[in-house]
Amino acid sequence: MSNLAQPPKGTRDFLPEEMILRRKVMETIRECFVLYGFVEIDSPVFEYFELLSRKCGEEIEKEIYTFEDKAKRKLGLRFEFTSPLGRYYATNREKLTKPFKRYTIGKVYRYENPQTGRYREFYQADADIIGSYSMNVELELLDLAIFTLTKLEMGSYEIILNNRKLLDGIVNAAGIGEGKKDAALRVLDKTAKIGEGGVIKEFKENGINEENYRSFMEFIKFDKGLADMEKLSILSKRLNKSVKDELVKNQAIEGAKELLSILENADAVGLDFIKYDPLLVRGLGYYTGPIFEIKSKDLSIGSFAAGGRYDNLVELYGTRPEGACGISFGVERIIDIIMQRDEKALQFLHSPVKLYIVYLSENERLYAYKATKTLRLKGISVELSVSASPNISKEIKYADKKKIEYVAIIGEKEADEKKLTVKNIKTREEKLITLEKLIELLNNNYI
RNA sequence: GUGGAUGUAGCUCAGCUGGUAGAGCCCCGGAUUGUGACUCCGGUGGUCGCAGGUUCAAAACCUGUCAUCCACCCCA
Repeated sequence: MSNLAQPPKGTRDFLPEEMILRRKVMETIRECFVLYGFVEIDSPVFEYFELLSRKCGEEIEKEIYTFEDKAKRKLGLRFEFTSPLGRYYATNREKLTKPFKRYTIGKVYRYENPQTGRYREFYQADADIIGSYSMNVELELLDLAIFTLTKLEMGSYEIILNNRKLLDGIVNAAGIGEGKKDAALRVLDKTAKIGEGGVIKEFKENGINEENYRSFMEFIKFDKGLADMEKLSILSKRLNKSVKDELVKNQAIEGAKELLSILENADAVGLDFIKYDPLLVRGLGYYTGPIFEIKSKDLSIGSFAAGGRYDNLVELYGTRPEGACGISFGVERIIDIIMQRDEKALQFLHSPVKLYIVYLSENERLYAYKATKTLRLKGISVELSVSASPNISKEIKYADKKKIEYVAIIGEKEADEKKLTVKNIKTREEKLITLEKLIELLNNNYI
C-alpha cells in the first residue's frame, strides 16, 4: 500500500459492519445522557491554542495539534471537551439555564504515539454540570456512569475516587513543598505500576527525599479491613494534627468531607462499585476537588471513563467563578473492551435496515416499489434491490452480508396474490403474507 | 519525544544459507434460470510497505523512510 492509501498515523477508517457497533454504543450513551436530563450542545473542533493550553498541564500541551490559519492566528484541535466547554459557558452564560447540564459526543485529537486504546483521533462522550458546588453533582454523575455502563453491559469494572484537596493536604503533611507537589503526585499516581522502588527512584530524580515518600505512605496506611468512610475520618484527624498551614489543612479536611458525603449517599443508593483510592491523582491541571476514574477489572486497557471537579475554571475565560464537575467516557476504549470480550455476540448485531425487497422480473417492479414505499412511510427501514437482473441466490447472500434480518421476495406468484414471501435470514423460515400482515409483524418485532 | 518487534494477495500466514512468489480463507463464474451455511469444477488477485544501496541476481543483506503493535511518557 502506498502512503497515500492509508489513513494518517493514529487514525482509522471504519467499515459499515464496524459502524453498527460504534453507532449502537454512542446511541446508548446518548440516550442515557438524555434520560438524566442533560442537553446537547456543539462547539468547534478547533479553538484558539491559547485557550486550549491554559491549565491543561505541560504534557498535554505537547499533545495538542496546532496550526495557523491564513491570517496567522494560532489554533489547536480540541484534545478534550473541558476547556472548550469553559469557553462555551463563558460566551453563552446569559442564555443558559443553570445549573447547566450539557452533553457532547464528538471527536477529539491528541498528538501522541498510538497503541491499543490510544488513537490520535477518537471519540469522547462528556457530561458536565456547571453552576453548583454541591456534591449532589458528583453523585448524579457517578450514578449516570453506572447506569450507562450497565446499559452497555460493560461487566466488571471499578470506580476509584479521590480528592485533589485531600491529596494536597497529605502531600503537605509528608513534607513535600508546594514547588514539588505536582511532580510528587505524578509519581505517586504510578505506584501500582512501578512499585515502591520505582516511586523512590523517581522521587529522587525530582529532588524529593525517600523520607517524604515514607511519611506519605505512613499517612495513608490503615488497619486491614477498614471501610473507606472510616479511613477518611481517620485522615481528617491526622490532617488536623499534622498540617501546619491553616488554609491547606482546612481545604484538605473539606476534601475528606466531600468524599465522605459522596460515599455515604452512594452507599444509600447502592453504588457499591466506588472505592476510595488514596493514590489516584489524574494528570489534568484544572481539577480542584473530587476526581474519579473507571476501569475494567479484567482487561488492562487503562481507564475508559474519568472525570472530576474543576471549580472556577470558567473564571479563566472571563466570567465569574462557578462550581463545575464532569465525566468523560472514552468511546474507543469502551468499544475495544466490548469487542475483545464479546466477539461472538457481535455476530448477532444486525443492520438498522429491517427488510430487503427483491423482485424477480420487471413485471413485479411496480408492485415491489409500492410495497417498499408503503413500509417506508410507516417508518420501517427497507432496502429495495437495485439489481438489473436479480438472482435470488445472490440477493439473499447480499442481505445476509449486510446483516439485514428479513428478505421479501416478490415474483409472479406473489404479485398475482398481492402478497410477499418473507424470509427470516437467520432461521431460514418463510411465510407468504400480505403487506398489512408484514407491517404488523415487523412492528411487533416478531416474524 | 525515547526504546523494541513487525510489514509478502481483501484476511491469516509460509517462503531455509540471496536464484525472480505460494497456501488456506475470502471474492468472482459455473454445476444449480424461485432461495445464502455443505460439495465439486474453473477463475481474478501481489512492482513482497516505500526509496536508495550491495550483487550477475534481492521478498531475503545494508541504509533511510513510512506505518502497525509493544514498552516508556502521558492518557479516554
